Amino acid sequence: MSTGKTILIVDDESAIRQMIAVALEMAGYHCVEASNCQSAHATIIDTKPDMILLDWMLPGTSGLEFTRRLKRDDLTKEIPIILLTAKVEEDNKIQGLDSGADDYITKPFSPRELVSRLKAVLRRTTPLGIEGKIEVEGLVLDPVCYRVTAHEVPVDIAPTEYRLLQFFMTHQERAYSRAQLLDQVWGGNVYVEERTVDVHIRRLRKALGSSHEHLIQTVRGTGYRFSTKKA
Amino acid sequence: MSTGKTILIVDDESAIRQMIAVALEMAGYHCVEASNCQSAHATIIDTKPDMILLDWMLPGTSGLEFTRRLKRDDLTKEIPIILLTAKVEEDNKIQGLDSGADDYITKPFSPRELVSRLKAVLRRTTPLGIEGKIEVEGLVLDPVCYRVTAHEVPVDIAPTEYRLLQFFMTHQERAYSRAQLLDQVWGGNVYVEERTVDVHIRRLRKALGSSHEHLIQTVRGTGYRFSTKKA
DNA sequence: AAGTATTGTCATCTAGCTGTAACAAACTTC
DNA sequence: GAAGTTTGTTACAGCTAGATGACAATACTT
Repeated sequence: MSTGKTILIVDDESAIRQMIAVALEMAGYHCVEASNCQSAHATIIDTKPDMILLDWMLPGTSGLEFTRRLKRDDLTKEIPIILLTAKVEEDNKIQGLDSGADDYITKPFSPRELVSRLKAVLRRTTPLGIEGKIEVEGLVLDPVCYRVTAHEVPVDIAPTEYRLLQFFMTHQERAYSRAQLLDQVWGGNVYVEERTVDVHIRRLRKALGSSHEHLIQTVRGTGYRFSTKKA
Repeated sequence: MSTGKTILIVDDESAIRQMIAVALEMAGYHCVEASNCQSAHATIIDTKPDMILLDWMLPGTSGLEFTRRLKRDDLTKEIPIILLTAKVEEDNKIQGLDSGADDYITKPFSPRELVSRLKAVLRRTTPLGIEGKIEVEGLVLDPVCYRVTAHEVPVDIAPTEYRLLQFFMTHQERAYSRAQLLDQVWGGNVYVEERTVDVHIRRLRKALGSSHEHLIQTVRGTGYRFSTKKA
């Protein structure tokens, strides 16, 4: 089984890293390791892990300090962090959560507990559909049941078109270039032709049908826009 | 007599756990025990108890803290919690209920009182399908006699498919990923291939037959959904 | 203890989604 | 209005995700 998620383990004792890595890999996670904050930071930039397990006591920069730094940087602030701490004092727990960590686990811990905590945090931080419904002129996008309806009638829509529409509906009245759409909807590091966007715009319009296709507007020389005002 | 309900007792004194367990088992409940929050959390993920009896004073994480954490996580927030506290101060009671606990009992308490409080909380908190029948388009799931009928005709269904259907019928109109279904239906810490979900979806659809299989919908790229609206 | 039902996994098959290219149409510019 | 851009539209080949059937291992019955 594979979850497709990458977990970064930061601990100076390689034995502990190993132990954790084995447990996580059994649960289907992919692991990368680092023994100090510098290499951890490099790894984070490189591999963009979905979660960081961070030892509280590290040589050099402390885990607390490192957490703060990660939560300050836009590029890394979204990555959930679980602190691993040997200390039991309340102070540390509170400090740890204050610094922006998403959870903490007190050593010693069992592999199963680690995995279940980790799952819980991932569930909390990577919700399937975050917000509630969005509605525009009878067109409803419901991220919770992952569905689009036009005047109550379900719209048959493919995943990419769904994501495109979701992006548009959450960013209305604003023109986006093809490159921007590719970044936002397809994700940064994929190489796709810019003209591919046109095709998906076409498919989206077709799916919306005559009742709503006017919402997807062409901005000549620039890109596309979602707008309720007529072009 | 058996109620089929599982109660988790969390207390660091094994004598108290025993005492409570005996009382509850006499009343037909099944008990599991834990002496600290870590093992409690693991047990919760594993066995999905119907109720948690939680000692306020625990070594390590406090009951208050633990309650908050459980109520923050989607997977566990539905489980009712009764706090057991030796303290009589109003402050704690209020804090305890604030944190999300459903009731509290002050030590010392009599077994009778415990059981009746517990029943009361269960009655309050389980109208969500666990008790009564659920009916959708002639498809009836009756949790009491553990049976599914389609237009009065009994449906031959295996345990896993039953649980899957029960989960779907109590969580309609919402898309779930395979991982979420595994967590919710199979229970945590069970290492099963995600594809296995597909197979059970298949079996469930087959069992429901052409009259109702349309209720189980595939959400491509995401997972599955139970919905009365047509795809 | 034999027989039956259930469950998880795998290999294979299928349907549907995606990206690209190629051409048509619309718009700009000179 | 002709040439040059930009966008719309369609077709299609490759690919991915889901469906399906078979099977071995396990759990349950009788």
